[in-house]
Amino acid sequence: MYATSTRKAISDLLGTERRYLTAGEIHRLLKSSNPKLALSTVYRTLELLEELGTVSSRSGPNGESGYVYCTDEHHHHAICRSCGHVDEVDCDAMDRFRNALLANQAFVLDDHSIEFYGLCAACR
Amino acid sequence: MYATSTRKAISDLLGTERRYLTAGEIHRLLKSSNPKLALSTVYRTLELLEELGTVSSRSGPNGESGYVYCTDEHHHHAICRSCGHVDEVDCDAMDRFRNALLANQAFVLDDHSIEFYGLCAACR
DNA sequence: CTGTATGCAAATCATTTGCAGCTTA
DNA sequence: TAAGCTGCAAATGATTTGCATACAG
Repeated sequence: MYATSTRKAISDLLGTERRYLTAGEIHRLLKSSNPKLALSTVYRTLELLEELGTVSSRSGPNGESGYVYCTDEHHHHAICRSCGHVDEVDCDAMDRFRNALLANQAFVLDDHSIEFYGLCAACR
Repeated sequence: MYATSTRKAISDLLGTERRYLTAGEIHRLLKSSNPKLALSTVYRTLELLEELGTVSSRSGPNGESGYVYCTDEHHHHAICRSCGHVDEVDCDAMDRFRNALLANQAFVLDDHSIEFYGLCAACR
């Protein structure tokens, strides 16, 4: 695994932006500094970063996937509707929810994924 | 808007299955009874049902979208990891969660989407 | 009849892959 | 140098669209 300048650039961009970017957006944003950058390299790098646990992805409604910088631990994302900023949210509150769900409808909860939409502190 | 037999068949299938199906799966499942059914018709019908509020969709990790029968009200889905059965879950517990989130990190929550993975009563 | 829905085939669009040349350690 | 990247171009696979025909009301 080589720490090439291309990989650094993609990794740095995601670390700075902290919001969901598509492969195409990343490609566009980096083209000025690296005109030869291939879209396929962006995809391959994103796949790698996801395996390394520094990026998580979600597939959007328009058929495009979004990629965001994140930690490797289990957490949820709180996404600002205005600027797209992604906060990580821990899941202390889920235990109570899990118990209620089991009591109410006998559904054993062993995993969950959540996305919140709203306004972050900066955009309020 | 015509209530054609094709539309009834797709609608009935989703109402019976109550789990996420892809357009391709629906097409395959209905081909025996309607050999001429076109995949494009399945897509067009799913789009229509989604507008009518009787179907909701989510885009999966493999680039395929899944479609499931559901009500028009705001709710969450609890998906059985074993059989794929989709239960609807109300969101009473979200208010507490919303307040905790605001207190902890000044994030104003005004929408959310959740998916739970686990085992439903039948599969336990 | 008249407007709508459907099948078929071709077009799109995101993502993936093969391969030869280039780069990193 | 040797293994691992990258760019380029072509392949893939899901979804969409144009259009002529078939069907519902």
